[in-house]
Amino acid sequence: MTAAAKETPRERYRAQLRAEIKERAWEQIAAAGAPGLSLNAIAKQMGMSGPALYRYFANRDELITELIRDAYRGLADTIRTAAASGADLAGLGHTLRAWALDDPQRYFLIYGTPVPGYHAPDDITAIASEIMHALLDAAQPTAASTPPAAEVARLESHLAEHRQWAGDHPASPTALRRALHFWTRLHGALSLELAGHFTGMGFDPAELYENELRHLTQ
Amino acid sequence: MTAAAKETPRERYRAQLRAEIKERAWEQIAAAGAPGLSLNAIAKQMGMSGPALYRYFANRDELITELIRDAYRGLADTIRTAAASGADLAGLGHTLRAWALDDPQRYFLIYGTPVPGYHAPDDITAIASEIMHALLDAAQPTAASTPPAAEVARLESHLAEHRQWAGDHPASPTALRRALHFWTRLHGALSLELAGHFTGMGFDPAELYENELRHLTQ
DNA sequence: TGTACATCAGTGAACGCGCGTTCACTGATGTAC
DNA sequence: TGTACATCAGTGAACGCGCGTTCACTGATGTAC
Repeated sequence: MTAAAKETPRERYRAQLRAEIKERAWEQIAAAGAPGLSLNAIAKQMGMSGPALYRYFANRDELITELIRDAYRGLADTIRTAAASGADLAGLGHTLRAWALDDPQRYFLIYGTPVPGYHAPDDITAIASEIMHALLDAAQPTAASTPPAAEVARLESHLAEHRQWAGDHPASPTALRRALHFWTRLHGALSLELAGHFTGMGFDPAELYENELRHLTQ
Repeated sequence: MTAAAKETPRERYRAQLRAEIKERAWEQIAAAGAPGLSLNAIAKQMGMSGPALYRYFANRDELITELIRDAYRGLADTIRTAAASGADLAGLGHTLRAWALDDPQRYFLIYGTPVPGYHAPDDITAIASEIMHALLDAAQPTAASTPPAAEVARLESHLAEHRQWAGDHPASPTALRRALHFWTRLHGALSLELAGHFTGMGFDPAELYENELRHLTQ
């Protein structure tokens, strides 16, 4: 608020236009996927000439990187807000699915087919690990959770030996394993659902997802 | 063999060139992803002019569809061959991972980010269900497998009621559930690994994958 | 075996398009005295 | 309050590029008698 008061009208206008450019970019991505994003098309849709956009973004790559950053930021905030409201792992699972269904192409911009040669800047990978930390918090074993079976213990000891991620996070190997399973399993069910691989099979993807959540939280 | 004897030299040559075009197409996809595939670039790489390719494929879309078909066909054959050699579910899991690692972009062409508006022709979805049937065969419960827990039974009853896929396959609800979990969980771990989301975390993706396989096969 | 014709692969020119991006310029908005 | 200057948004023309695709044509290969 105090920072906003310092904003000049020109800065406000700039920020608004940047936001509108991104808005149109998301619409294009939703309609044709990320590869179909075109600066000229965005400009035309906004009723201005193509070169005008270069006042707001250095080039196409910078715009896409910014969209990826926003997507990560949005997901991280959504997850953390849910966690702060007392959501458990299952709750976070529902939050994740709702966020993905809200804009599938946005989800795929993060977790979809990688573009060969593209490497996200460091601040984006930092947001990604923020998400992981939120999962780790929620994955801390509760009193009710059962101890891991013998076979599962193998992955846990592996994680205990090799983890150099989750930096200073005081997560137990059990929590690490649960967080990883949460991530990979839900992503598996979710991405196949969003890509339409379940259509025509006659079952409810939500049911499959619920089932995985039950497994995850015992 | 007898069919091959009927082939004229011209037909042989045609088939060879079609195959080489696809070969170069796969190289391009490996290098820049499917959106970067260009007929002209393929022609140039083969030392011929762009229009020449239209003797072999009606247009770009037909080539891509053909690649998708070949990818599905290849995976289905690989899975079925492994199953015919006596591989169990865990063996099929290893087969799947090896096939995906062999050419990640080929895997993503099938299971990656969907292109909005694209619908695969019927014969391709038929191959997809061939794969599912192979999984169902391998997912039949053995004597050693434990009965499903109470929570899991919910998905099974749901599948028993609503399944209109797997047509005439005599799979039990338990086998359906196992096959689905096989598919979604392994895809989850695999696609995140291939997309590089585990890099820098310091654990071995193969270990995570093995762990999921152990869960799947009890 | 030789000639006449049909088939087919591949070429080069061309079309129209949309892309990202640069540049010199106009006109409006804000700032300093 | 009024004038002089600086800042900045946006335009239109232009560049070079690569794309998919068509078309008329040449030349080689196969087929029929």
